[in-house]
Amino acid sequence: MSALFFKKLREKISLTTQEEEIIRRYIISKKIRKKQYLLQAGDVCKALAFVEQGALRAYSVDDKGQEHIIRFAMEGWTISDLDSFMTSEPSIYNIDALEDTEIIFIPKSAWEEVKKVVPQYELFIRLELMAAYSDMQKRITALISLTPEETYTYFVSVYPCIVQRVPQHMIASYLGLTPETLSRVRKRLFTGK
Amino acid sequence: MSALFFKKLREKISLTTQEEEIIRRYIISKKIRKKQYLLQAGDVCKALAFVEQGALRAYSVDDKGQEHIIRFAMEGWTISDLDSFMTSEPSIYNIDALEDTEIIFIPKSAWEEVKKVVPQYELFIRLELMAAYSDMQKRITALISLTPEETYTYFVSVYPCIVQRVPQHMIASYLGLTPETLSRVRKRLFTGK
DNA sequence: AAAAATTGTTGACTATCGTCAATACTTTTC
DNA sequence: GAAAAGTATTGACGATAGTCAACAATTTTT
Repeated sequence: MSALFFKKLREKISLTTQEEEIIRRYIISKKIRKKQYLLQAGDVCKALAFVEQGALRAYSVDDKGQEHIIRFAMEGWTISDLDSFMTSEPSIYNIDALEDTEIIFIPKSAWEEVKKVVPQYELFIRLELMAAYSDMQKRITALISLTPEETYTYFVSVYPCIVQRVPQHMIASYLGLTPETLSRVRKRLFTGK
Repeated sequence: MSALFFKKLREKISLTTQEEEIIRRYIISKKIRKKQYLLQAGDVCKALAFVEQGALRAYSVDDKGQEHIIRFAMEGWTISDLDSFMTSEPSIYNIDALEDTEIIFIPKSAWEEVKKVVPQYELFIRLELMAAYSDMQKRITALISLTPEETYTYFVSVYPCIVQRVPQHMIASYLGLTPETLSRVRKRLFTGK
């Protein structure tokens, strides 16, 4: 149910069995079927969703109705719209499931309670955020400085698991390329130019 | 000296005068002349630098010696390489001053001491991180979904202060464009295509 | 099992961005 | 104050990514 979440918690902060039990009380688990929304543009994001099992994507839709994938999230990752989460303004992003998925979260409304008992929870979130921030910075570096070939090669080397589980045109979207261009990039990479 | 830093602190968390005094003891202030490095590729990043006055940029250098600007930081912003900061591995980024600059920081080694007295300091960092994360997510959205015209227009609307203080070719680098292309983009925007 | 939707590839063509080079102008440095 | 460095613009040209369209293969739906 929430084994992976606690594994990750224990990796980053030390927890007594008692503290763990208390956290367990506040946890909410949710199953999301493939193609169902976890968050829709217009909703307010009220939690940081930890992926216990499955895969999700966050994306925006532009004027022309085109989808642009901002982020994937697989087992052990966290996904949400922090902007909406912080401001309680409606989100401009959609999050939906790419596979049948199970997520875990502690509702924002329970954070204060949890932190009262486990002050380290704040540290945990900060550490997760720092790691996510670093990853995103690397992605920006790739986007502004690499060729499509290099960007894709980098992506494959860092996220081989995603390449295997997600349709190619979604990876193209994530990399800021058209599906056709990514198809040609791959051809060039595999046939050796 | 550190007025802006405390103003920002007080905006996000409540502080007694006593707590403020204690934090003041751990603060280090540093002046960096224009063109001087705050961090060089190869160094380990040991602090989150808060910009009290001035302007900095973080950038990477690719195989061809080309610079790519990852991030600007003006008054009230924080800049660092979180990857290196967390792992204590040598950084791959450079940070240098675009103007004579004054920064404030609490060395990583003093964090535990500070948090002992002001537990809220952890919350402060988390809030700053969330905001920075949101901004970066918007930037990625722009990079993968907008045309150069739109990306630049967005940049000008969000960071008018940067446009006025930073050379145009650096903004081009930040947006993933060549200086020539940005020059033409601007021409098209102002002369109406 | 058939129909529909999704996915990935390829070709022809076009629009756009990067490269190289020349120039003008401004700011910094000595 | 002269020389050097840094900055922005423009033109010509070539490379490359996007667009539109057709098609095959696979998966999902009914």
